[in-house]
Amino acid sequence: MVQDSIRILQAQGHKATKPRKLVLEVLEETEKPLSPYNIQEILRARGQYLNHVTIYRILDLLCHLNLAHKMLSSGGFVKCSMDAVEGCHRFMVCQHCGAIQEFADEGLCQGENEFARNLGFHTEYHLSEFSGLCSQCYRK
Amino acid sequence: MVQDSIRILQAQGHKATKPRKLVLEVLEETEKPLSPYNIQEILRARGQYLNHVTIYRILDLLCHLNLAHKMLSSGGFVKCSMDAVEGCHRFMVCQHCGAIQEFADEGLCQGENEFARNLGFHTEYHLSEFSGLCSQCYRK
DNA sequence: TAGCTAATTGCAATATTGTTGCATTTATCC
DNA sequence: GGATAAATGCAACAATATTGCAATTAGCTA
Repeated sequence: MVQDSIRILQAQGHKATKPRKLVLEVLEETEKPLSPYNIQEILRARGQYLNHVTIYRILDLLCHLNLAHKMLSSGGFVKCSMDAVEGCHRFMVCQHCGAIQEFADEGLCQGENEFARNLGFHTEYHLSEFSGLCSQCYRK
Repeated sequence: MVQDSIRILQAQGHKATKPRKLVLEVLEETEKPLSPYNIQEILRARGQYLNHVTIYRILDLLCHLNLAHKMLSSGGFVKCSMDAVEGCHRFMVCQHCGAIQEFADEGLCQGENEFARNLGFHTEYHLSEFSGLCSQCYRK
């Protein structure tokens, strides 16, 4: 919910501005990775205007607060689901419909971190992206 | 080895040109993610000149042939090590020295793919990046 | 080894994406 | 409602990426 994000925003001393609400709404509704200019266009189509600089700054903030996430493969932004394992982000991206799905699994994370540790690597955070077909697109 | 990559290149019907050798050499020597313009600069410092368009195209080709890989976090390119598990790339990036290390583990891949499958996702390929400290930098 | 040809590169122009400093506006506190 | 710090918009610019076309080159053949 946009309201949840706004509340977190305010709890950290940030203002609940109209541009921030607009960006959060777009991210929430779309559920696909969006570039800053994508977001600008979507809003423009709705008769809303935000300067691209503003959008960049809002996305920076949201990522900092872990309310949004920058996808590695596409560079687009998505709204975070709230249940991620600390220091680990895992996404599935459907090549067909473009939908993304975030998921978290403590076991997978531990397995991977342990593997790295055995190679002498001290893991700070960890990103993982699957590309393929979601259940709906696979059936077709 | 650059020679190995060149051989693969030719086996697929591509020419072993001077620009391609130069880019491969830089990637091999540097062992850190490099942007196209990074590569251009390094070459320039050696008195070699390549147009940036050429470098973009060479990197495209190398990635297609799985001889190079575009890092997710930085967008920079690295030379692939040859032992990656099919459809799965896994890297460790040291936050301190910037070095990257590719590694492969059949077991990890299977675990992750199975996890995705249980969620109804049909995985085509899979990318994973660890960020942290390599063994040498961690000791300090 | 020279000549041929398709592949590759360089160039110029342009498009897209991202950043900075500063004036103006706005959310929040009183 | 007014004060004030935060946030936004604007303009200018920097960096990164793409396209079409002319010039060059690697690798083949004679």
